[in-house]
Amino acid sequence: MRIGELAKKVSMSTDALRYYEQQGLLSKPQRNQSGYRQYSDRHVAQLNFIRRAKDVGFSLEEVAELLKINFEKEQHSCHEVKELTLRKRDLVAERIAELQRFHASLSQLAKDCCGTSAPAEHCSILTALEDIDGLNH
Amino acid sequence: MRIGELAKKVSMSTDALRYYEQQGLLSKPQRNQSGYRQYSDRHVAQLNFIRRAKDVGFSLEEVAELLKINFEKEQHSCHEVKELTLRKRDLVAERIAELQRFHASLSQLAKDCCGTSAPAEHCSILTALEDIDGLNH
DNA sequence: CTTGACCTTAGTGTTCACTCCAAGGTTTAT
DNA sequence: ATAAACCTTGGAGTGAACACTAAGGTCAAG
Repeated sequence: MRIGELAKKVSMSTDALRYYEQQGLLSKPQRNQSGYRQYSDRHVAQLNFIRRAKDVGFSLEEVAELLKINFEKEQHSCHEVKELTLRKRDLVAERIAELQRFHASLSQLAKDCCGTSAPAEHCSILTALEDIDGLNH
Repeated sequence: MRIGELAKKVSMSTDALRYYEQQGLLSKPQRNQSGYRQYSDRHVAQLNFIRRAKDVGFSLEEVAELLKINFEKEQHSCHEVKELTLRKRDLVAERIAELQRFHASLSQLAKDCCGTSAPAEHCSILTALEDIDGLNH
């Protein structure tokens, strides 16, 4: 199948597929005599792997690492794959914690603000951002 | 005071200060006869506002909006400021929810994996990423 | 035989928040 | 007098994940 059909089948853009190939994520397909890429079901499977890995939060670089391991399974251990997964999970957890701090601060700011149509002259949010001790730090 | 001293005082890089000026976040300071920027305490206050707004999760573009409102307080309402804050809070909440889905998926993958030094031939993580029904969707 | 859908490469643009660099001019200390 | 430390501008680079464009080649249908 050609790139357009594959793109439709996996719901990705042709640009994305060529990009994945260029980044070493999607193996290079054969070409027909006029240079068009010819894909097989193997590529569909690869792209599904990529999508699933992305869906659980791995970056393309990390997906590439996973694909490499998957390709040479016998040379890698379960431990290695699990470590990668746990490391990623911890990074995600850190980012969540940071965003939760943002969320709490924003909630507090909003809670203290009257939110009326009165001019913002003494708006508690602006005051908090201006003052040294407006926030909890 | 010159840019280096200001940078030290607010713990930011001189590059960042020039960048903020260029982005319209930090008001343009006076220049001495040789073109050096001359800052005052007003700029220190402005930078503290910027840092606090960043610390609660606002992007530089949003900080610029807040600074503008703060500069022309009488022309804006508390409502407007609160709306901005709430909208940002909701965006942060959405991102948190997404990351929590990542976290849950990664935890599940790791939990199902033996994690031993055995070859990854039948690693449950790789299998889950390969198989159509490996994940919950 | 021509239209339109498809394909090719190479290259640029997008967002964010800076950082780094080059190539000069200025100030301060010794 | 000179070296070190500071300042200036403009522009390029970072990473993620593509999107978009230009300028052309190819293929199937009417």
